[in-house]
Amino acid sequence: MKIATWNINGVKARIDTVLDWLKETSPDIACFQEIKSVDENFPRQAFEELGYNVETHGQKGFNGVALLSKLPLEDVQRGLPGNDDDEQARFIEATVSTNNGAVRFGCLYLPNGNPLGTEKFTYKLEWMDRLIAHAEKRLAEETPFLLLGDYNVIPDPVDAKNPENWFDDALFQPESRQNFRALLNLGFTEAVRNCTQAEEIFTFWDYQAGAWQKNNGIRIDHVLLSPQAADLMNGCGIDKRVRGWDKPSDHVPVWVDLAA
DNA sequence: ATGGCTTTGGTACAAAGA
Repeated sequence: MKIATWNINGVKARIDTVLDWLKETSPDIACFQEIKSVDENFPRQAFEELGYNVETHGQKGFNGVALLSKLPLEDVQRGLPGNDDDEQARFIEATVSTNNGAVRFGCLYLPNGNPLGTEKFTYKLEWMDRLIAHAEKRLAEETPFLLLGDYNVIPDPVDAKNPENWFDDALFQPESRQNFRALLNLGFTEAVRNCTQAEEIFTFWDYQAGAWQKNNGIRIDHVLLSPQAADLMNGCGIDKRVRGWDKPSDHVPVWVDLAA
C-alpha cells in the first residue's frame, strides 16, 4: 500500500497537476495540505472518478487539508485536539482497514511560524506541543499509525541546500527543531532518512529567484511512522520530477510503501 | 532585498506563504 503526502498549494489552481500525478503514481492514500478551499468547493468528484474516497477539512482562503483513499475512510477526525479556540484547518485523521490490519494516519499542515517574535511563532510552537500530546496518545495504542504532512521544519543542516539562509527563519529555529526531535523521540521512525543516506534530498523549492533551477531546496515534508507502522515499511520516495511540471506546487510528494 | 513568485479573495491590492 502506497501512502503519500503533498502540499499542493491550492486545489483550484493545481487540479490538473494533481490529477496527472494521481493517474501516474496511483497512490492508495494521498494526504493533501494547503487545499485553500472550503469543503463545499473542493472538487471531490474529479477524485471520486479516479476511484478515491474523499474527506476534507477546509477553510476559506488558506490552509486546509484533505484525504484521498481507495479504501473506505473510517473514524474521520477533523482538527488537532487540545485547543478549542484554534480555527485553522490543519489536521485530519482517519483509519483504513487493510488485509493486514487497520492503519491510522494523520495529515498535518504545521504552522509556518514566520516572522519570529510574533504570535505566529508562538502559535507554531503551541501547535507542535499539541501534536506531541496527540501523538503520545496514538503511540500508546501500539498499532500502525503514521503522521504525514508539511511540518514546516528543517530538521538538520543537511536538509537545506544553504542552511545559513535559514538561521533567522521559523523553519530552522532551535525551538522548532527541538520540538520536531521531541516528536520523533516518542518512538517514531522518520521515513526518508531511514530509506536513503543521500544528501540534497529536498521537498520544497521556492518559486522565486530560480530556486528550483539552482536546486536551492529544503526538506520540510515528512512521514513519521509508529513502531508498528515502521515494521511494515518496504520503501519510500520523493517525486522530485513533479516540481519541474507545468503549474507546479512549490512542494513535491513524499511517499512510503507499506506491507498492508 | 522589505518575498525577487504564486494563490486567494474579489475585482484593486493585500495577505499569506517559507
